[in-house]
Amino acid sequence: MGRSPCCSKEGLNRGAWTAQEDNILREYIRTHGEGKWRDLPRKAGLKRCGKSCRLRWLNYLRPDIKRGNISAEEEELIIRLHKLLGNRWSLIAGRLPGRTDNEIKNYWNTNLGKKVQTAPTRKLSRHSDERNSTTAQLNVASNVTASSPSSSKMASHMIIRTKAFRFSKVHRLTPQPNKSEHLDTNLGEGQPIMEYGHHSVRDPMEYGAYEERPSFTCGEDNDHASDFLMNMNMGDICLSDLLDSEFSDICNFNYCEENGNELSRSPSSDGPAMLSGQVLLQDWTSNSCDQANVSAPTLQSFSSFLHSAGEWLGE
DNA sequence: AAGGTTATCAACCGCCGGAAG
DNA sequence: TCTTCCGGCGGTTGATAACCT
Repeated sequence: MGRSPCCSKEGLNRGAWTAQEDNILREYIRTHGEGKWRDLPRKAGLKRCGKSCRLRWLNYLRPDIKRGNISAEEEELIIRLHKLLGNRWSLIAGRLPGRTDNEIKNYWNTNLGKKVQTAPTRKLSRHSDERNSTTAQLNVASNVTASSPSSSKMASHMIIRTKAFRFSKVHRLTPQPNKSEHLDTNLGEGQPIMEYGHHSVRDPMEYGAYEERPSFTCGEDNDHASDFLMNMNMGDICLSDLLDSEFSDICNFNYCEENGNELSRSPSSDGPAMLSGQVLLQDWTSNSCDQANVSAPTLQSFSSFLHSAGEWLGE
């Protein structure tokens, strides 16, 4: 048998929280800490479901929460992140210090989604002067399934999903002796193979298939390459498409230094060009984003990355 | 001023992966 | 090994505020 149920919903309060309930919850968490949501209502004397308590705490009572007044910078980040990640509100929120997924989701639904749809060629920043209407195709990504045979821009053959995938497992790979070996040789036996872009991969709908592709080199250190994209959760935009695209033609940025170590080589060197972007993606996605420790420079570099990522998308 | 419409957002719902038992 | 539950997520709803006619 499993555990006992979290709570019976009978006799529980529903709807808006009162100030008194907020105080009780806040005080309880202050003394006992977060977690154990199932037992929390009973122990704290709240007539609420544990799930409701968790939601209330995470979205409104946490001390580091910022509310309202989303800045233009934050707005731009949200737009760019949404373009890359789709409706992965928790991931997006994780990159906006003090913001919650619920707030960002609401903000998107009430403001940005409309803006983006009604202004398909809207310039997102001072960097976006040369963006073209491809942006519009991506901006409505979350509810459309699109696949175009056109290939000059990667955005044109991106798979856009209606339903988000979750992908939380970390796959570590043993570095392959031959870096340039064709991907087929790394696929598991019995896996369906399909041509996808210029690589053969397992069903591209399985992000895991992509995660396990060990073909990316990383200067002297293949371990970094094999770790890429942990927890990426790329959903609405199929990352495998993103990375299978003509990235090397579009992207021309370097992200070589972190903690004094070279993590990647520039696209012009003899290794695969997409690595630098992947390492960076890994960096900011697998990082658990300690909200309190996100500095302005972090946001800046992240914003800068998003700009580059936007360029991949053919903006 | 009154009634209708639209916008906002807090809270709920249902699903999923992983852990507990 | 199987069943059940927890924690977390994204989607949706509903109350109410703001705006319009």
